[in-house]
Amino acid sequence: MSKKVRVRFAPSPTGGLHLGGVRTVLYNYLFAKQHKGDFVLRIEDTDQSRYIAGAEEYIIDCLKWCGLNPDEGPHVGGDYEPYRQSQRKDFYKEFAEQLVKDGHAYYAFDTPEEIEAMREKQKAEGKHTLHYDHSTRGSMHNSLPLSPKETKEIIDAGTPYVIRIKIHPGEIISFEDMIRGTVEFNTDNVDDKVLLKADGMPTYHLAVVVDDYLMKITHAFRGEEWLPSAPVHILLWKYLGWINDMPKWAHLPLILKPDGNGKLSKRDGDRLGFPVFAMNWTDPKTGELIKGFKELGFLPEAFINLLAVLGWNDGTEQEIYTLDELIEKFSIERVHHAGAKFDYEKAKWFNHEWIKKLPVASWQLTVKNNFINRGLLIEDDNKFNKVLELVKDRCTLLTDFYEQSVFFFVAPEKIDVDSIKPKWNDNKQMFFIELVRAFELIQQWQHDDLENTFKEIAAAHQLKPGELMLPLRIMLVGGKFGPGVFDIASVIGKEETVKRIKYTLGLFV
RNA sequence: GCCGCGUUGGUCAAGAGGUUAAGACGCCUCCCUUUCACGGAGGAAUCACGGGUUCGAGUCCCGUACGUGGUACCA
Repeated sequence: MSKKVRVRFAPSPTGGLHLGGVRTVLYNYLFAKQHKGDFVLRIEDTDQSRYIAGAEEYIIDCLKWCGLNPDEGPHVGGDYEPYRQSQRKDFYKEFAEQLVKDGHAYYAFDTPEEIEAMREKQKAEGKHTLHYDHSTRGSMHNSLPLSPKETKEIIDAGTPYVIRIKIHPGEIISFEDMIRGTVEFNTDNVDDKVLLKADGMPTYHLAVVVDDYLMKITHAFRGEEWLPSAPVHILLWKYLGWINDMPKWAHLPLILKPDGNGKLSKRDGDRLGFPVFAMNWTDPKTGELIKGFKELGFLPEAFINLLAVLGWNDGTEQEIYTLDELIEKFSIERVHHAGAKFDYEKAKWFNHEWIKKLPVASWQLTVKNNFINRGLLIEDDNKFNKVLELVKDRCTLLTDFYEQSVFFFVAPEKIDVDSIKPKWNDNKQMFFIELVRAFELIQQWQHDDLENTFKEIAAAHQLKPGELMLPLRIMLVGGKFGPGVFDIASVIGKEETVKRIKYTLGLFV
């Protein structure tokens, strides 16, 4: 009987939830759900200097919007509380002390200045590694050469200290990554990482191991930027005596900038005009607002979909997936090894596909609120839905609906008369005057009747409907866009149609 | 610098020794459409380089180049 699958997303609440972060959540979530396991949210807030108010709530809101809700977490509780590392301080200290006792870690009393001096010295000697490691720890200020009694005296005297892991050189640490296969590291290149900071808080390295163990995590998926510190974590699992319970690892490829090179950052979004965060994030310190996919008009279904296939595919030609399909088909082994450049054009294509795929009712409210925010109140839901249905083919973002359909509710402010003037003549003028008269008499204000009336009068004036259609369109919508003219006329109604034609006609005299 | 990871069209990518090297986005052309889209049909465009192994290599091995990540009392 294998253990129940348990995965975790462990963000540091420092503000904003990045695309890559959401993808990590998604892969965790898909894997957990596929295996009928648990998805836990753990807040890695061990760096007090980076505390950002509201960041934790923001992350939870983002997950909620995406529909990737954790089974356990600080907001919902669970069997392994607490889920904030700042509240689990005592656990870490206990295990760090244990490691010291077992000879796998030691106290270090060096000040930052002393460490900096050591690095400078190494640099001056032309050494390549600027590490606190087996080659340098002998000359540093730590408990290694001291007796337990001496050490205790220093600590009791109030000397600030950290606890460092003691890495033995010359060992090969290897492990199986679910995506990359066997990965090897030589401990010659790994330094004596700090496990417990001077303020008593653990570093990520200690905390992640302790919590993954205590929370019975079976599979740990994280960004590729963690790969180099994997040997430290593995050693910790070993030294703590838990190696048989170590989760299986998977290091996810990074999401890169679309142009140039490097990891995608929030700055790139500003620079290139696309969102990087899931939802709007306002930095409480600077007041700076970073735009989110949600507010820019993305559907969560599309956001999830595009993230899922950025670095993963099921080997078929399918590209559009519902969350349930993803849960069924996702496989961590098929995740690409290389980083992927983010392509905003394709992201928008996904959104467009989802707008067309989903029933209007599922996003109608979002668009409605969007209209309200722009000062357009919607009273007639029936008409509103009809309009959305009519224009959805030409909207890639939810925010596009406004421009594509305001004219259904308010007469256009500007009429593009320049597009009709050059070919305007008295005959056309006469045609429209008569059209207005005929429209006013129509009993059944319906698409087909309007079109027939239009064509009959055109024929009577020996005009081709084609040369009349564009002027009519411009009179109704203001420009050269929008759905079929008679669809528009039938929705806005007789009174409004007649009014708009008359208005434009008035511009010619 | 050192260590790790990676490298198929502009982008996302399929491909697990023998294929005309899929597909999608974007771009271009045409059709449909009496606007713009949607839809449909085409098109241009790719295995980083050099050595091996093999009858045969995008696929396996080794180098090189390039990219990327790490190298903190940040995660």
